[in-house]
Amino acid sequence: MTRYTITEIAKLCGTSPTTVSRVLNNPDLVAEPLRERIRRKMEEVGYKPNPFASRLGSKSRWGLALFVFDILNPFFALIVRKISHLAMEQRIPLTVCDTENNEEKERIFIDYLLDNHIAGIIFGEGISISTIERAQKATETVLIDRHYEGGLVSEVSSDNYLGGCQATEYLLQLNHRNIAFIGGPDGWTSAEERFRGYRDTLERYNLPFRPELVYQGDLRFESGIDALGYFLTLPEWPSAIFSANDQMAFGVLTKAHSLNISIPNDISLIGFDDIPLYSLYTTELTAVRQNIDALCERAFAIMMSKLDHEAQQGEPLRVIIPTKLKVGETCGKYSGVLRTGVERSG
Amino acid sequence: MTRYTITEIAKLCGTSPTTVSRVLNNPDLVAEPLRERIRRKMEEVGYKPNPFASRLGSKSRWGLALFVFDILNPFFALIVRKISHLAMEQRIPLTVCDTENNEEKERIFIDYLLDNHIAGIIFGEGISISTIERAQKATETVLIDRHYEGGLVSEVSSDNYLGGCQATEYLLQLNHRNIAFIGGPDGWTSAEERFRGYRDTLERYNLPFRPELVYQGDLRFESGIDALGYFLTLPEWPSAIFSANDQMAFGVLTKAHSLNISIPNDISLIGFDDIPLYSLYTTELTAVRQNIDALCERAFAIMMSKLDHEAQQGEPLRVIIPTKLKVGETCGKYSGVLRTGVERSG
DNA sequence: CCCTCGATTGAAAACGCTTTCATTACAAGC
DNA sequence: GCTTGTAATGAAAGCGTTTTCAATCGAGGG
Repeated sequence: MTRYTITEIAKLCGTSPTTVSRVLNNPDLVAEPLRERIRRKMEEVGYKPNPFASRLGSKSRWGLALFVFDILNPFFALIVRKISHLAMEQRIPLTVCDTENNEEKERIFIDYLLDNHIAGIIFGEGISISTIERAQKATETVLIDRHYEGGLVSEVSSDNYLGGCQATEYLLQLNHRNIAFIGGPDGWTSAEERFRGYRDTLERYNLPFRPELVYQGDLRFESGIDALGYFLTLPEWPSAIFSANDQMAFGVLTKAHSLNISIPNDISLIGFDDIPLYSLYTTELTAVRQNIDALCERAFAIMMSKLDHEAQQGEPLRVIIPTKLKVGETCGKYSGVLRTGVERSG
Repeated sequence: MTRYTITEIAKLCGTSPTTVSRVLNNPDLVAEPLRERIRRKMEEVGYKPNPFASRLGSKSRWGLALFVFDILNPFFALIVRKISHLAMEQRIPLTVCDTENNEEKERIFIDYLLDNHIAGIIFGEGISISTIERAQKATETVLIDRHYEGGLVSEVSSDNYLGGCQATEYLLQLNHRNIAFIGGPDGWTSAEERFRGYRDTLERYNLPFRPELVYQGDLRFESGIDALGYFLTLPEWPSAIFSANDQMAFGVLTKAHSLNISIPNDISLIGFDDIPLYSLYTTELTAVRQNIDALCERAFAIMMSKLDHEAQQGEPLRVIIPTKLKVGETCGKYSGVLRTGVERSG
């Protein structure tokens, strides 16, 4: 049960531990025949290096962490899934930190990680700036789908502004003029960008921006339910709703269903993310698609290159991944007839 | 930026590294005044032990892993959340392994973990027996909510059989006699137990078990949709449906909604798990509640005690956590009028 | 007063690897 | 032929802990 050590391998091959170590870390420095002999022997006896000893010797940092604020949110669950597989492919241990939107938990995680020589941290949306700043000082840092103004942190984001434009433009082309928006919490840059796309597009089409058509949600399912509730109190219902994420759109869909409001006949609905899960819903959501895999892959690649040449800091990178509209079944052409609260109750 | 070492602390306190190490690991062996002096100094300079050196010295294993087969499933997401917090409280790194129901991925994860001296692995449902067996030989192992016959592995499960009985009995008390069941995949012991509870309860009430009322699902949302589709093809519709988990129940609910079938007026529905997420749905699901927190806490506690006295193997433990019926809005008293396919199309 | 024993403390040897510094051998350059 | 350079290998010194083995010091027992 005790494992072979580098020294034993060396003895078996009639060489020195140094050389065996080199086969592991700098194979080029060892001449072909010896190298192969050592490799075969390691294979034969099932040698595995002791990771603790390696790290102690090299004094290098180790492992990655991923922060998300809500692992129950499928968007983040998909990120966790993807990043954890990327890490595993590189044999890098990954610590998943689900902060539950709680600064105290963030602190516990980050303290632990920094104490333990973590090599790098990837942050999703919804983590407090103070946590990111602490991390930034002590270790390599990459942000996914969020912008941190003034930070020296590399970022990989979807083109949220473009996505906002795409969604709004699509609805406009379907003749909608009364387009409502369900936004995210303050400080969520990704949702803010989507909102900017929405507003700028209205402006480009010379349509007034009407603040009463904007509902500030928190990106959770219930927000969608509440948002629709709010919109239905307006004297004139919106004919279309653009939700800053799928979860809230899903809430709208559900609530509409229970109120017997037809989507898309009465109200058109467009989401953001295009979580595969939600296309399972009996009505397939129309949504702006984020390329989550690409997002994760780029972020991970940036992290890896940072870890490789730790010395050269270089400029922080900003990578933008384009979004794409996925047409589902929840948007229809605006018929010209607006259902209103008054009309309905009459 | 370089961190203090045990030796420097020793020098500052005029003592030896050995003593400092003892303060960390066996404080009782150090006399009060010295101990406090060392502690204060460590606090003062912000000393943190180097985890790699500790492990190398002690030769102990390190870290835990958690296997789940689908992190998008909220039941497992909740387990991940809970276990990761428990681990963090103990300052134990946790590797989350989302296998996506894929044996190849299981293999990659487990190879990596065993190579890296993982101290223990917690398995959720849906991981192949061969993987569990490999783990069992090499490291401490605990199973959550699943049974492995003949394994020497400790298990913590909900009382799935009891839950199956509770759900069925509840429906029977509401006068339902035509109760359908949506099950899980073969080999999922938790779902099988729920099914046993269902069947035995029918028997106890002297009701015939009718195989055509059982649909084998895969625990995902779509399965619920498909199951309802199937039940509606029966000459006589079931008046109630018991689903082996919430996700499928949710699928039934959704599908029923879109077909304009009222739940609970036309068909009663009961789920299993009681995922908080789903109580957000506009109709609150009636469901058997699993105490996920307790499940995780017990499993984690067992793991910790195994790690503590590694020597004494002892009998593998079997802990059963009771389930409880949570009454929502999706079950009604059976009225005596059965809607049928014929009746409806007529 | 001597001996034994428990309570404290330290010195030094692991732990298994990486890294630094030598050493050897041989080919190329003059 | 002698120097210089380079490729290949090894010896030995860490890396920051834990662990083992001693050593010291009093207190209690006889």
